[in-house]
Order: sequence, then structure tokens, then C-alpha cells
Amino acid sequence: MSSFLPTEQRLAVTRQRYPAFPRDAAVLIRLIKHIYKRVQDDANAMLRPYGINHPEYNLLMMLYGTEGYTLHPTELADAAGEKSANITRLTNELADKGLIARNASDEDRRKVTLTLTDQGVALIESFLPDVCALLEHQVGDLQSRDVVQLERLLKKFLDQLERE
Amino acid sequence: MSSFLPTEQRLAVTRQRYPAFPRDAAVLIRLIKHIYKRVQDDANAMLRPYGINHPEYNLLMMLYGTEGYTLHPTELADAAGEKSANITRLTNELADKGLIARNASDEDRRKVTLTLTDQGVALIESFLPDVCALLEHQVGDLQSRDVVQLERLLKKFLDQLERE
DNA sequence: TGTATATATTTCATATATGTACTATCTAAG
DNA sequence: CTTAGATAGTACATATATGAAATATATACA
Repeated sequence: MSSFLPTEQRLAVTRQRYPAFPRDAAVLIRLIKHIYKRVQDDANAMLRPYGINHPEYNLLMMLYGTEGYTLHPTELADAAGEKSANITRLTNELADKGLIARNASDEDRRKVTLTLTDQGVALIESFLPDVCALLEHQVGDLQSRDVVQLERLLKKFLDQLERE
Repeated sequence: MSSFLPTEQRLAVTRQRYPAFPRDAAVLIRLIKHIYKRVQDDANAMLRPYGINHPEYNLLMMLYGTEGYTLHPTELADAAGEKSANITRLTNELADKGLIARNASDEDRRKVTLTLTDQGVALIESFLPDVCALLEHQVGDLQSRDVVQLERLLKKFLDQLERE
């Protein structure tokens, strides 16, 4: 039924061989990984006709979700969970496609401002119907109680991870 | 406090601009992504001294969790969530390092068997104490009730995702 | 048997991501 | 001022991952 069963069986074997292995933590992390890969693949497939991939989509949506459609590269990197070196490349490509504008900040001359262009906003609003459909399909018929619980617990987990 | 707050604020702005945007689904997926990246980075840092990265670690552990320490490339790809083309490269590298052996299967001559070498098992057992410590640190002081709930809900989510 | 189709794996060109070192600018303490 | 240390962003070499086509073998069935 679930693609995850073999993974659990492997964890059982692992614990026979190395009893101290923390099963629960490992299950959580492997589940996160399976889910992430699946979501990423689905999103890439959906976005391909629009000429962008999932990381580019994320950057565009971070700007779309910001007042003034503008962020600095470092902010964008944090928001999207990308490394700064990668932001340079990705935003250069988005700028080449005319979806965002790169400008020098005059408040701080080390900084660059990244702003959605009208064309960028238009592209986003053209794919949003498909994105919404995909997102709704992904949660599918999960009970809304479950979704709320899951959000609460994932936040707790993320907090814990960041507690260093 | 949490690195996730700005993300939620952006979702609020997004919904002002595009009210149909499914907030809950998007929050879940962004949480998954943040957690995944964090876990991946931490694991890579921990594994570096052992000369392997997180994907390689995963492959080794899938074999370690299998009776006979042996899988075919396709099975390994499914288990580890990697694409088959990537498995070829990764397993070649692991074979070059002497950690696994590649052999032709005589049951089906299209197939290849990938088996942990003694050296591979020894490497795994040398890093397992650090891995266990990291895993335990990652779940930290999450209540065990929460961990159980989270596992249940993530499985439900994964099932839903795979329901096509 | 022979032929069509499916499966397992690899090859290769290309796309994507990272670490590290570097430049420029800012901030603050003397 | 000016100098030391922090911060913002980028360049470049290298590492990692992907899709699509190619190769070999297996299976089904006419």
C-alpha cells in the first residue's frame, strides 16, 4: 500500500544490528524526505510549461508575498531556504527572463533590491490557478483537524531543530 | 523566535492578493521544505569527516537495513528516493571507495547487485554513534506523544500524496 | 519460433547547487 | 578621521542531480 513500508522494515533490521539506533527520529526524518521529494517532483512537473522550476517559483512567491514586491538577496535566501551563492544565479536568470528587476539600493550601497516586474506578477497570476489546484490536491481529503495538528507539530519540530 | 514567522506573514499577504490561495496546504509544504533543508545540512556537516555526504549515507543505510546487505539499483533508488541515473553515479563512487561491491546478477542478467563490503559495514558502524546522537538531538525534547502523532500524520500525508 | 513490448541499467549532455575566497561597503571604537 | 571588524553580494571551481536516449535482457503471445 504505502511506499513507506519497506523503509520501516529496513529500520527494524537496522535496529536488530544496532539496537541503539533511534527508530522514531529516523522514521520522522525519512518521512519528511519522502514527502519533500514527492512534492518537489510534482511541482516541477506542473511548473514546467510556465518555463520555471520549483526554486524559481519559490523565489517569485516570496516576492509576491511581500509588500512592495521587493526583497534583498539575503532576505530572499532566508525566506526560500537557499544559499546566498545560489540566489545570485537564480535571480540573475529570473532577471534575464524579465520577471524581476535588480537594482542598487541607495540606502545601503552594499545591497541590491530585487523587485517583481509587471511581467513577473502577470506570470505568477497566470500559474496560480494551477498551483492552487495542485496544493488542494496534495492535501486531498486530509481532515482539517489533521492538517491543523500537523502544522502545529511540524512547527514544534522546526523550532526544536533550530534550537541548536 | 521561529524562522518561520516571516513565511507565514508572506502567506497572509499572498492571500490578500489572491484570496483563493490555499494557506494551510502551502504552510505544510513550506514547513516540510524548511525542515528538510535543515536536516540535510546538519547531516552533511556531521558526515563530512567520514568522507561521505547525506545521499551516500542514505544508500549505505538502506543496504545496512536489508537482510544480506544487498539490493538491486532500482530497489535502492526507490528506497532512497533517488532517480536511477543518480544511483548509477552514487553507487559507482561508493564502489570506488570500496564500501560496496557491484556484481552481475545471474538470476536476471539485466540486473546488478549492490552489496555492502566488510569495509562498508565497518564504516557504518564507525559513524553510527554520531548519527544516533544527531538524530536524538534533532527530536530533542519533543514529547513522545508528539512524535507518535507526527509520525501518524506524516504517513497519512504521504499516503495522500501518493494516491495520485 | 519469432516478434513486440516491457524492464533494468547506463551514458551523456545539461541543469542545478555548494564552498570558499574576494570585493565593496558599512559601523563603531579609539 | 582612521582603522578593525562586521555585513552584503558575487565569481568561480567543483560537486551533485536530472531527463532523454541508448543498450541489453527478459517476457508474453501470436
